[in-house]
Amino acid sequence: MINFKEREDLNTINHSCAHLLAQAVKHLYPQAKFWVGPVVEEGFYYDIDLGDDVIHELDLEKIEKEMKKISKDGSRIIREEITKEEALERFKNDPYKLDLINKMDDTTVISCYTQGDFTDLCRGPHVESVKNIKYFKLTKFSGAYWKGDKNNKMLQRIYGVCFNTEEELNDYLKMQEEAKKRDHKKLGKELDLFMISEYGPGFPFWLPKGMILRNELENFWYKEHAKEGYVFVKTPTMLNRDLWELSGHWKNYKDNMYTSTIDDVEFAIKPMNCPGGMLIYKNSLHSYKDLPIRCGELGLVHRHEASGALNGLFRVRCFTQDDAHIFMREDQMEEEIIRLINFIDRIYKIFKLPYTIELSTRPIEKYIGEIETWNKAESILENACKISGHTCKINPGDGAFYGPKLDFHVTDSLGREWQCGTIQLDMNLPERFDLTYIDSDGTKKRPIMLHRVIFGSVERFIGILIEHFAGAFPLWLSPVQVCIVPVNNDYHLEYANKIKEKLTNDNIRVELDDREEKLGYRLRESVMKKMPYTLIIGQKEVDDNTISYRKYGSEETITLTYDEFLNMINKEIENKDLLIQ
RNA sequence: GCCGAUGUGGCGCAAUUGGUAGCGCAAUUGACUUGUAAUUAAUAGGUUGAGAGUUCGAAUCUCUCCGUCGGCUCCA
Repeated sequence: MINFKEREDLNTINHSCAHLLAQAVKHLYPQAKFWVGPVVEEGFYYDIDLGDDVIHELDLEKIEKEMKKISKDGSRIIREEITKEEALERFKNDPYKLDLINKMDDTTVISCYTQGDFTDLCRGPHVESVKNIKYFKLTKFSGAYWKGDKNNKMLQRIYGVCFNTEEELNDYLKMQEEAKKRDHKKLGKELDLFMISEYGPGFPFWLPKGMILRNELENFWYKEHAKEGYVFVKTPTMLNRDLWELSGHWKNYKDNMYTSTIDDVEFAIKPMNCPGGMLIYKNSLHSYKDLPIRCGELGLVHRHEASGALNGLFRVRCFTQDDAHIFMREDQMEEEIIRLINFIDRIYKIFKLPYTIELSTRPIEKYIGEIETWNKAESILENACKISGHTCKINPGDGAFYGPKLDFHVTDSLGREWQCGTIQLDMNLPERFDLTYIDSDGTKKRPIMLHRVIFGSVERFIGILIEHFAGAFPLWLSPVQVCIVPVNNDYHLEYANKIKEKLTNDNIRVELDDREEKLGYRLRESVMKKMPYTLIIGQKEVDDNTISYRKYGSEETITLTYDEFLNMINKEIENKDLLIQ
């Protein structure tokens, strides 16, 4: 996916397109007042106050038409620089622009851009003329709170994209189509992976096929973590309110927690695994020699998310974090974080998911701990990135109140970015829970603790994988690995059954399609269900004691002996070879 | 939670200005016995998300609630 913010040429033209949008809206809705119209990662938007009017779907077409008309008329875009005083005078009837102007300091030179009958306060730069803005599309619209605050008035936000060439616009639109085809909600239904019932909004059900995929993914997770020296635990789903008071969740996170009363005592369902993890650490004494302790948990958490935020597997109310808490001595920190980054790198590579890392640093106001500790922690995180060969983008002030973090953004096969992994340093919980270890000099010390996930949420990660692979999973993950289609049930079913039995005994997930349908029909069905391998068993195979297969995505039929075929697919499973469509 | 859209048999869709629900796939039963992307016939299946209202008459109009989708906010 094209990042409009990072491409200067697109950045400018999209910004200009936002102005063009505003001008068109002003023509059609003279009462319109404008807030801001920035370029975002995917195009641009403009937030508009239409008074009592709201935008509807058909309005977008109308606005687009007006934009095209203005563009054709082709007026120049003229920059003008004025003082704050002049700006205040010029925009005196526009409360939104006044709000912006008042925030600027008195000496700033304020620039305005005028195109035809429309002037907007703007830093620029812009393209020379509205004539240059030709290849654009308004994509979506919605309400958006003024300044993002739900206590403020809701403005109308219109989104769009703009390109320099028709090809780029068409490519973009094609990509959108492709994304629609890969929608995990659609594929999840077609491939019988999961469902969501109206009786449990945001609480997904896993169907037998989806469960296989999920189990494979989780087994893989356990195996890889064991190799990295992790131990595994499971903490309870429901715990006493006192614990959540101690962890601080009752105070800060109660609105998102499901609670219940048992025998007159309040309990809460865990929205995070950490407090339970803390209790496990405290369950025994720890020597400095035991550290680092890497304690993993595939923990099912529940969070009461806003109803409007739910979205398939991407945003749910219960999900499994592939969590782990690492407790270590200060001198182990850098090595441990480098090790972790390399580990995450190895995992993402297996899924062919390239990624970028971002470092979020100390918030300006709300934070705990010493600035010195923060600075040190931040530099260790940044350094660890460098040493492991990555550059990291820095998001100043974006860290949690309890510590800085590294976020991992993976890029899927359509170029879309997803935040999955995160490494968070926690300076809060070890204090609150009074975690200690006995150091070499016999004194109690406070361990350094970090939380980390790689998938983020198993549910969401599967959603991403479904779209990444367009439902055609790599063999090791595929719910069904081989589909057997006998040519004629009367003559070839026995042999087909024998092959099925052999494959099953060799731990291959196999299905036999013995329905009384034409070969072509069943073959088509097998392709529609994205079966990695389809075996065609007819007289030739029975006579020669062979199998013939077609691989998903290929139209070639290849004949092998059973052992050759088994060897081949076992190798593919072992290597986790990926075929990305 | 807020703004907008939307909700029709398992799935995908259709029903001119309100006139009393159709189609394809799937399912079931039968015929066909098939070598590389849909053989064929018949049958069954819905009171149109839920509730209320307007009307002689509501899938269609109004209201309330619920779900879903696109955003806002938030975040894994």
